[in-house]
Amino acid sequence: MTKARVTVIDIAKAAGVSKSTVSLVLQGSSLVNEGTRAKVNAMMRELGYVYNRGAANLRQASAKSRIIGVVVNDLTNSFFAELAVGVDMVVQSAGFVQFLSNTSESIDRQREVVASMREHGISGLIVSPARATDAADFKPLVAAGIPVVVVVRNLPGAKVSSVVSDNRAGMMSAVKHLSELGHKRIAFLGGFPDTAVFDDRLAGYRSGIEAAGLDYHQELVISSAPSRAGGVEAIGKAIALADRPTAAVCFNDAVAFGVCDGLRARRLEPGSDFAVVGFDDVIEAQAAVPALTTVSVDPQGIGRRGAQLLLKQINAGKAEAETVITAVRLVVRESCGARKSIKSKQDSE
Amino acid sequence: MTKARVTVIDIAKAAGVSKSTVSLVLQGSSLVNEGTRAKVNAMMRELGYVYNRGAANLRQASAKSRIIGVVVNDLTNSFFAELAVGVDMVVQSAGFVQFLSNTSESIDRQREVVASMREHGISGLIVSPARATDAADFKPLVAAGIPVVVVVRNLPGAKVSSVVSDNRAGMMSAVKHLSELGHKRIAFLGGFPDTAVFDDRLAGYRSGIEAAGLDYHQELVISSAPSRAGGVEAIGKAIALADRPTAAVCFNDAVAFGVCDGLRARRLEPGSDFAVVGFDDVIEAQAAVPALTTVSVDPQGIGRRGAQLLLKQINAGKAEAETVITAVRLVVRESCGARKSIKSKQDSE
DNA sequence: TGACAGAATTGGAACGTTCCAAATATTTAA
DNA sequence: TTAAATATTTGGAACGTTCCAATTCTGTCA
Repeated sequence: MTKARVTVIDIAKAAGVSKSTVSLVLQGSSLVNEGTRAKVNAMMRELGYVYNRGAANLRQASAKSRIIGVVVNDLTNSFFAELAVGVDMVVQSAGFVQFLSNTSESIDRQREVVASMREHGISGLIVSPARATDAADFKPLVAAGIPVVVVVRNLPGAKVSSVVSDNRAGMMSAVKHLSELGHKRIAFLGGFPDTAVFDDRLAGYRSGIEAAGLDYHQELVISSAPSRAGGVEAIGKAIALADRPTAAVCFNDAVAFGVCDGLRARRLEPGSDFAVVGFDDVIEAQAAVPALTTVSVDPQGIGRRGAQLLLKQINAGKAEAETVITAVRLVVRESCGARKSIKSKQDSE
Repeated sequence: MTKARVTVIDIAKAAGVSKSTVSLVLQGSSLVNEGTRAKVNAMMRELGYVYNRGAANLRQASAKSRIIGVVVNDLTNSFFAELAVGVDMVVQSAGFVQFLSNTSESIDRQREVVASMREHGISGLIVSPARATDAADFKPLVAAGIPVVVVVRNLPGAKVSSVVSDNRAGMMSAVKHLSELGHKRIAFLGGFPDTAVFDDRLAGYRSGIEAAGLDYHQELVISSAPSRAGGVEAIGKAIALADRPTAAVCFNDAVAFGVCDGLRARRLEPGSDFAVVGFDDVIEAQAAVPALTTVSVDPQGIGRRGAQLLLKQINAGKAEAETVITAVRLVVRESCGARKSIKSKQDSE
């Protein structure tokens, strides 16, 4: 009920020492005598003292705020939720706290939350940028000495560190797998061409096609929104082609699910009549029918790596822009037709 | 590159006014002349001024920090991710920022993050408490005048506000539905008996049984971990009963999935051979085979309601403990046997 | 012109910490 | 017993804001 909050001075008075000593105790300094330390700690507990980080940060450099900002573009997508969890794990165990915000792909929102985080004195920022984010948007941050790590989507041109998955290699292995199953006409479906991730995945597709000794056909690349609806749309166009494909690698799992929907609507069964491969390995991929063959990227791992990189830079004081590419791995399930639709028990947790 | 940060004093100097005036501009006071305001704003932009909330909070009450803490027990569960998004929506548009942390059901972790948030001067806290959280844990917070809203799981005994879904009504409607399909022996599977949510759902089950004119049998209530594995275990025990049930309502969707697994392992097909109903309507419920009949609770809605309630209390200055119960609705899909396993197109987004 | 009201501005004094230089206790060595 | 060395403690002076009381400007009115 007592309105006034307990400060370091109250503790000092109660313990019969000076505020400086209390401060020393707070920081775990070895200078202070064991007896006094105990007395002070006891008083803090008794009076219900709460450390005021705001006041402390006022004196110290902002790098000591121990707040790290996390900005994701779509938290409802379990991919990004996992990512946030990965970040939280390492950040928390390093004694930092996480400021998390969701931009829902809005650049304005993103600008707002980043500004707000800055006002709160974050020590570093991890961001999965909203679509069409300007590379220059993070300039002021790094100029102010606040390390920034971009994850999932990279920002070509921005001089910041990034952690992205190996989109090229992933797509290549997907194409390789399909070609080994005997497919000759393999489409690339979905995704918006104006993103760096799209470019990488398409490049991987191309390399895969070439590595398999197939020809690259422009008309087999059909872009669309990177969503379920986009997948439906893309497969529609693919089926309408004169020389229709027999298999497709998709921009991501959402597109792949849409492709399956679209196939069924045309009485084609994904897996047996047409091979489908996704990308990301979202949680639903395994439970879907048919279970989705997809390229597994470990979002939690990306989160952890990103956080580690950021902490390293915070501790180092200065931030070398560094790029980490995390490995991916093809998970073969049913939608590619490699396994007949057997209820795979071993795949569940 | 300039290390020193720009303060309100620098702006004042540059604009030829006093720091007080700059402060007034910052707060949008009507006292300041239009011309000076423009001049000051121009200078702020030019020098790249960043407001230092830490310093401001030092002077003002902690209620003005505009930080609200969000603590969830499992962010990898899309239910809670959605919840966080709901909170973020209203919190953000009210000009607050969200401190989000994940406890992974660890009470120690929860204590840590709450303490840390307090040190950072949060204006309020929204928490989905870890299992077995002590109701007294939030005492200090409310004593310090920091409003707390508990969501999803309520904390009987704690004098804090809460937003929970209507567990009783949801379970009742699930039981009613099964009894209308002709089931006489309906089991209640999964969940830990030491939680308030369990009590509510069980009470709803009981009421439903009685309302349907059936007898309540103790042995049909089988608790287990509220997970997929727990579901497998529970259905095993249920099947082993002398007079085995023909249907089950499950503590949550994870348990329901486990029940389906367990049924299949015994060559029983969920939906046709045994009716299964879940609770929560997680994102996977709709895509599963068979699609899960379940009680839909809107986590994002809970998040929004919780945030609104919290903001109301923050603005009011004083916090009346208040309880909000959000409506739920039975979503009939395939696992209850009401619809034969038709590929339901209309159910997808 | 002087007095007065209202509008606009302004110096401090907080807020709760950390950090520095300096002071005081306690040991050790001679 | 005293000087030197070491261990502990301690007053301020910051940090960047807000807020209060006081001041300086504008007009306006008699």
